Amino acid sequence: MATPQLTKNQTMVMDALSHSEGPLSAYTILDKLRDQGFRAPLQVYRALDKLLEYGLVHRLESLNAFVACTCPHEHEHDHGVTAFTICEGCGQVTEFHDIAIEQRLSALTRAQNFKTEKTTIEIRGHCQSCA
Amino acid sequence: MATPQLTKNQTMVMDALSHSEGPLSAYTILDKLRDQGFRAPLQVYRALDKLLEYGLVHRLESLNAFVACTCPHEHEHDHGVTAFTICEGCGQVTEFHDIAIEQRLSALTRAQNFKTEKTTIEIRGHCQSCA
DNA sequence: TCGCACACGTTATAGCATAACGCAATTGAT
DNA sequence: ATCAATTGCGTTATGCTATAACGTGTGCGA
Repeated sequence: MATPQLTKNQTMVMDALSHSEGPLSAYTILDKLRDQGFRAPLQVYRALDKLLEYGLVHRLESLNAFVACTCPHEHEHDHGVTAFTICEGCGQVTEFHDIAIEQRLSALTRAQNFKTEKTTIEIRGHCQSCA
Repeated sequence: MATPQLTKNQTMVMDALSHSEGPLSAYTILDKLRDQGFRAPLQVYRALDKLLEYGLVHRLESLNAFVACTCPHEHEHDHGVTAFTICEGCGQVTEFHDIAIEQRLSALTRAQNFKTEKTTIEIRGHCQSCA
């Protein structure tokens, strides 16, 4: 899917995530954007929904939080499964992709005739610095 | 970890999950157990915390819900990563384990010197019947 | 110009999870 | 036996996450 021009709200949410060191919850984003006119959670959630749809943002299910995608171009072609390591110490999130895992999961789901729509892989632990 | 004798509350929560067709949210469990004396969310969450610790229950991060483990004995030795397929149609959840994925993830995290504590793999989609 | 799609704004509400307090039962070392 | 520590329990209150429902405005093609 081609990424359309972002609206004003979408741009502000995207910028907040891009400039953040780590993942942000929707309400944290809201707080960051209050100065710029945001008043209600839905303004954030609606923007996030679109950014997720465009593949510019990922949702971290185990944190109820969101991060900017580190390689949005690759997603224009919607390649593959995205996985994350999440450090419990410093909060750092690293996105990665692995074709072997993707193929293995694909084989396993095909074996049970399961039609995959979205795959979540999140690894919680401690990064090198925080070990 | 050896599983200790469950307390009364833990047993009731475990039974609710075991007898359920699919995953249950904490508040759904609470509602099911009101007749048996449950009054507050914490009663459920505290029981769930222990059941998770004992490996008798899994948390589905993408649903904010819980399921009984389908193979609790294997977990007594704390083998491996648990993965799930989750059908958006009928709600059916299938737990599975795959050593190849586990090894691949292990290699990838070791490469970034990341110390894994918990791995979440959840595949949303449609099962054979609901495709 | 009419109708439609879409983004937006607001209020209210629903759903998920934990903080903080105190009490009761158990255990186990002295 | 007794005291201290641990663990589970019950309750109230609160906080965080997410969506429902309604209406407004704008752009654009039939």
